[in-house]
Amino acid sequence: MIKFIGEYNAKVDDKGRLIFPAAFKSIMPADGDMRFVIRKDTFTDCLEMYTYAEWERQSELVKSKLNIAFNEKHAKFWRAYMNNRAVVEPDAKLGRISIPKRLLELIGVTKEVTFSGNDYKIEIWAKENFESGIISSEEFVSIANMLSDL
Amino acid sequence: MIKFIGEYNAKVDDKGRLIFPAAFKSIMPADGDMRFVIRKDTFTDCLEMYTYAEWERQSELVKSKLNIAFNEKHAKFWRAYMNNRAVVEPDAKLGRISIPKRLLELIGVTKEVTFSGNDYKIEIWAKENFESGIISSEEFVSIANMLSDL
DNA sequence: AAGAAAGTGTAAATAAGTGGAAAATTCTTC
DNA sequence: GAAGAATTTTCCACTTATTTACACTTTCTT
Repeated sequence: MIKFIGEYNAKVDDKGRLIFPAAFKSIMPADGDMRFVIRKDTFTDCLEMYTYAEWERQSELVKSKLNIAFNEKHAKFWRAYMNNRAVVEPDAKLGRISIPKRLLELIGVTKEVTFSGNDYKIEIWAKENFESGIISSEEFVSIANMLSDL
Repeated sequence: MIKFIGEYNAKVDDKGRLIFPAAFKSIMPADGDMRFVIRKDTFTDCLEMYTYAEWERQSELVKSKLNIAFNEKHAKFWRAYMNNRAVVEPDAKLGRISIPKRLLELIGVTKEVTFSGNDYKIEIWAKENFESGIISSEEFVSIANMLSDL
């Protein structure tokens, strides 16, 4: 499975597009499916970006646990799960992706974004929010200690 | 199978028609069946829109869980499930669909609607009601936790 | 049968999205 | 550090989608 590592910045062009970093593009199979699914993160002001294949894997798993037709809670959950999503694909020549304005606004993007490779997904941040979104080293250590009990 | 992802708005024209979003149209097979089945959602004030093929699959699934012949409650449910339906097809030139007034009134549409791709179906909302139909992130997380126990 | 209402089709104007060239920058390699 | 390659940015042209407007047909009502 593809794993994305590293951080890259990009500027938003006059039509709201941004260049998908070449480093990420190069680890995608050259002839394969270049579609990605993007979603607003549940907790924080960033977007999650999955390969289409990875999204299908996840969404089928979620769907298999739900009874959408008969259970009202499940139906609502599914709606929220599918909310604020978009499919994007880098264009052939330049590798630009066009993310709906609405989603960029949700994470406060104006001029620049940070793509942050996060294993099987990529996170997209407004550049100015990226650093502040990372937890402090104190908090990091405290959570690490908590985890060591497991 | 076709999967619809993303949210798009459209305005209702003077005769109650609305343009089916190009993004959804483009993922339909070019020469294939362009009929859709529309139905009032069971729980909330929105319409569900299925490809004709998906509707057949879906309704067979529901029917298989019911005992229509011998269970009165099931028979009533089935009748209600089949109620408030319509078949629509985008017109050739512009891709507009004409949804019966009755159905638009049921979901409170006046000027604008939101098409919301929901994987195997599309939901149609009165634009002003769309956001309020989405559950809070707290509720989302609580259901997610519940599901992960399964 | 005439008029009104609803539905269907066409056209043009506007808005939005897509594609490509080339300049500027960054990164590599020598 | 300089030359070349690759990537990223800016800018503009073009195509497509959406909106608005209006004409025509059919159906229903009176």
